[in-house]
Amino acid sequence: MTDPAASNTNAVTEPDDWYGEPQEPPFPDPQEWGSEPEFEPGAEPVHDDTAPEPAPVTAAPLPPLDPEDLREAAEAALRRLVGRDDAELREDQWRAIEALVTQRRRALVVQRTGWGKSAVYFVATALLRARGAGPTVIVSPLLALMRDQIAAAERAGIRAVTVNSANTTEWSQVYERIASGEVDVLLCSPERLNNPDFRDEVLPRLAASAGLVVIDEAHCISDWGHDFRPDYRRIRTLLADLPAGIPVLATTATANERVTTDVAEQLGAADDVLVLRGGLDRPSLHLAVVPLPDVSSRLAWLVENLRGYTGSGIVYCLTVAAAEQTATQLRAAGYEVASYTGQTDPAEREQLEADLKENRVKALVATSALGMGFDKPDLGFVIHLGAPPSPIAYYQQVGRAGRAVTRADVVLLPGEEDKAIWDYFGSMGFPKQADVRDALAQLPMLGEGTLSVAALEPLVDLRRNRLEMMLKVLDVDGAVRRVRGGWASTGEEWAYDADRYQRVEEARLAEQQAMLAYQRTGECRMTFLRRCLDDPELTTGERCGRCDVCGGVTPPGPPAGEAINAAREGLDVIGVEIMPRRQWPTGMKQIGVELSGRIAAQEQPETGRALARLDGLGWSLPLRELLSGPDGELPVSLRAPLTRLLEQWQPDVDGIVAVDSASRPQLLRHLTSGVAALLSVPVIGAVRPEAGSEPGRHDVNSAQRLAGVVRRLMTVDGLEVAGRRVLLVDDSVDSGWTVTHVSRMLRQAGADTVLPLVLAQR
DNA sequence: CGTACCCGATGTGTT
Repeated sequence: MTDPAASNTNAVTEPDDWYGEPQEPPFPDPQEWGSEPEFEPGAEPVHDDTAPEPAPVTAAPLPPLDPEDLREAAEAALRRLVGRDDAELREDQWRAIEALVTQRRRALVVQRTGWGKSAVYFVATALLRARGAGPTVIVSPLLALMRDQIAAAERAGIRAVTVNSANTTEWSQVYERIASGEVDVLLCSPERLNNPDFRDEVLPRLAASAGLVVIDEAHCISDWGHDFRPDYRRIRTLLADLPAGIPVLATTATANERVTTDVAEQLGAADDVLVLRGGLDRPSLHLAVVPLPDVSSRLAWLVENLRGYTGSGIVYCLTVAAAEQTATQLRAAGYEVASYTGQTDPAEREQLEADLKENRVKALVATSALGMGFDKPDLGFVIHLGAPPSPIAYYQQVGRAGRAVTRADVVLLPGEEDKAIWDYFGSMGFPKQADVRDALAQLPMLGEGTLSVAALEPLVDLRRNRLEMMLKVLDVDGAVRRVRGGWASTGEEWAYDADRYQRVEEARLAEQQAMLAYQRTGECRMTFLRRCLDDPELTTGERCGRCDVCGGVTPPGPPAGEAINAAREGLDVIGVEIMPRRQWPTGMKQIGVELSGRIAAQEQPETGRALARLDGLGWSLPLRELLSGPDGELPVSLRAPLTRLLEQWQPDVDGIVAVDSASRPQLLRHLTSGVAALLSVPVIGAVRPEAGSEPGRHDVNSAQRLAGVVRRLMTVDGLEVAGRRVLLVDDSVDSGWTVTHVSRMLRQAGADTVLPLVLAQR
């Protein structure tokens, strides 16, 4: 038996090396592997290159194996895979492969990135395929990961394919190749498992013949499976329906007990899952926490200190707006940085990742969008402006640093608004029982028709994304079913799983508390994190000797007052353009409003202005306070920026119309008269909601919002707007339908132009 | 105030 320590030193530790350009084709055709003597213990090697492709088989027993011979074969496969003669399997890699290939077991491998998790399933695939097993099915969370895996497999001579939304034109060809047995690996998303065609026509055959099923990045089951991507909970059914004896491997880099429990639940047979976990210490990481009083101080700190950190790194923010504004500020201070969020288009994301890898930028300022699949071995630092909601999320992000360098700095600058943001995200989680009942009532029964999401949307009080999420949750629960052309109800009684929701919620809150405790801890920070992650190699009383608590690093303290002022000025950006809506929502007729198609140009407002967005770093904070507090006059602090906005903008108007507010009449009156004075134009009047009408909801979709607006604001009668250029004043815009609808009425009443002005854009 | 995949409806531009 090889000494594990020795095998570790020999083992290649970074993915780039695993799949680095091979000198010669490292992976022969699987037929060839199958003919290697190791696979036929005691028998003469049968070498027959002309043998036909092994047809996919059901989970029939494969020929028996001698463990020693199998190990030889595995090592050989690894060497071909990595293209190096000296590569050796780590002990745990071998244990996992053996468990999969000979014992046909279910295994969970929790090991850091670069450890060689994919080598486990590629080598296992090679061995299984060589013995006539069907293809390996890999469930992967990201299209980008699938692309990378296919490229890696290709370099290694493994025939990997995918079926996803990015390659629709290739599907039929891919299906044919699977059927003819010439595919070694099929990659797909968990959502694909429920695509009607795939589920009904491809999956059953595939499941029956699969040689191995892999759940890559299995922590997604826990991270996303409960709400965001409920299809992750479908893996359980997939696995339960597999014929006995098909091995299953789940892999991830970060998992604590909660995650392993969730994964084990999906894997089934919880007792029998082989769990192989590596330690989490990363001797290069120097952890520190720097508490600072406000956004300006944190930005100033970053501006002052970023250049002091070696190499290139990542600055994580909690929101898209924060990432964008931080990047803007850093650029203004002379740094080469760019923002990277879920809103960044995929091609640009790819480019930015390359820029960071090549150190062409000092940092990417990112949301959690920069994560899985990104690997830069020499990432020099990770700085957080705002803490992620759990130690596991934090460790995942900081763990991207210092993989192949001796030192990397990790600094957390917590924000006072962090918890509010965590809670907001948390609150998005589960559908409300009443919303679910409403949606179910609208759906036709299975077999009696379908309703597309677009058609259902106007009929229910949910935004598009929430509606889609809810339908997917219900689908996994069995209450609705995705069919070709949309959705239908199964008629099955749907039970609100309050227990599960509560368990998840409690775990979420507990992890929030742990993240707050990390910030105050007097314990070694690495030890604290490792304990939160249930690190098997952690010994009691361990101290890393590198973090700020251990005294191994002293992070820079509060920035100079001048720098803080500069940052504050940088954040003092006012004026957001409000672009007019061009088109009415679809489906308005179904809810009794005769508006459809394009909005006539002569009824649209001009491009308007908001003082600021509500989700940013600068003015959004006082605006948020204003709009969530009691009614009152416009605070003094907001009058100066409003004055400046009007000076900059100089709207060409000769009268003001206010949208009267039921909830903030005083604010609206004060704001309107103030603006009138500043512009020296008269107040024409106000558009009033009908007496007794409900205030508008903010949590429903576009169609519902417009319907609500139309029902409430019935008339502009009595307003002398004919031939006038009107400034339309409201406290905030969200969907934009109020402004759009009132503008239409004003224009129909003869107004020449309508320019919206609001305090906040939500 | 974030994270993704997928698919159908509608819009835009090209053949």
